[in-house]
Amino acid sequence: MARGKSASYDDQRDMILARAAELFARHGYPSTSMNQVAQACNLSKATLYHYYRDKYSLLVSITDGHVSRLAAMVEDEQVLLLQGEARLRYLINRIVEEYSGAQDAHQVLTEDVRFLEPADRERVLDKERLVVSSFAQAVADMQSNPASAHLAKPLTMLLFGMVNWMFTWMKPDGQLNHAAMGPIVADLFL
Amino acid sequence: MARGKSASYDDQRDMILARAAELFARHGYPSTSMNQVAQACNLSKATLYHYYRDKYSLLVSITDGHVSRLAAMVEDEQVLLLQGEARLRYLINRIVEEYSGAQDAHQVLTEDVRFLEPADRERVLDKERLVVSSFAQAVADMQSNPASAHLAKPLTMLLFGMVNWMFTWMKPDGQLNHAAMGPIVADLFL
DNA sequence: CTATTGACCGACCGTCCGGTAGATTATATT
DNA sequence: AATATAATCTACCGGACGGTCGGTCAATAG
Repeated sequence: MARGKSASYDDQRDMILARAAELFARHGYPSTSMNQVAQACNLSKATLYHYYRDKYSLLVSITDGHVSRLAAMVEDEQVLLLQGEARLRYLINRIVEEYSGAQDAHQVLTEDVRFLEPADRERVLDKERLVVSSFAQAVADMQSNPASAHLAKPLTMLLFGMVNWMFTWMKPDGQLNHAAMGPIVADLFL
Repeated sequence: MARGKSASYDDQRDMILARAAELFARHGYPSTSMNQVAQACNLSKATLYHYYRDKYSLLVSITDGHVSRLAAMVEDEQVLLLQGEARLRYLINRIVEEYSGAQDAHQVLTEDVRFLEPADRERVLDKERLVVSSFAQAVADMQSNPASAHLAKPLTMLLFGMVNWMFTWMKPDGQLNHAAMGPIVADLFL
């Protein structure tokens, strides 16, 4: 005796999330207004609130969604099959590829995670730590000299520095695309 | 027949700038209120406005001051005397050292520069480009193989990625201090 | 055919923000 | 000592923000 959710309901939510991520990335979460998000979606603010409870839930969905995709990536079966240098190179290529398709979400993750409430923030950071430790393990396996084993973690963080910083300076339309950067990063690091 | 500025005037301004940088770094420029800044300085908001015209001028002073110190560093006479690897190593050590003493200002520079008005932003970014090109020159001088000369710029950006990302993960009280990281970064890069 | 609910909207509310007005006290210079 | 001005404060303002209210319209299940 009633009406079900529209078939386009999930599409609308995805569309809103993508527009919100773009605005959050450009202006930052706190200084993006819900009026701006609604306008970017060609919806009234009240309708926007029909799809998402509040502004905060947009931030949670963007960050958690992105970091979950990264976590799923490092636990991919293909990664587990590889060893040594091949594994590290594969991981680097995969994460660079993942970033290139989600630059907005990635910037929101790195810059706006501090606006999450503690419980949400810890959940997101735990998934992030899972990703980092997966890389750190691959780096540690490369250290032939046991004397430099304690350097695995800092070196991994330097690696993440190179990769995370890429979206800062790479133009999407530049001659240097993300796919080409993966091997360059790997060559420098190894 | 009147009264000049207090001797502590400049000290007060410096103190306010340091507290503001700390708050901007922690919460972001837009979501730091002038009430918070005033409270952190143990001043009333009106007194805060006695020392700085408006909130925006705090952002300009923090970013411009920091990037100007970096620009002065790369133009230091000592840098110009060195050549090749020694020069690059010296530059890396100097910039890591500079960052470690101005972590708040550095984070504000990288994350809140987008809130500067175009004219101010360009002036700041021009100084930043001066620093980057100084590093890029040192990197290019290291490329013995002319076939890989075109890699100098991307490699320089990867180097900045490692260094700029450091303040994200290094604890000020950790066993790994900034001074120790300079050579590690240089060793990895060379 | 009708009851129910999803999709959508304009107008509005309470709160907090950046910034100011106006007054008071302290002090350097004549 | 007189006085101009620095230094400081409390109280306040207009406006933007996140979010809600009350309601319209049409799709659909019974």
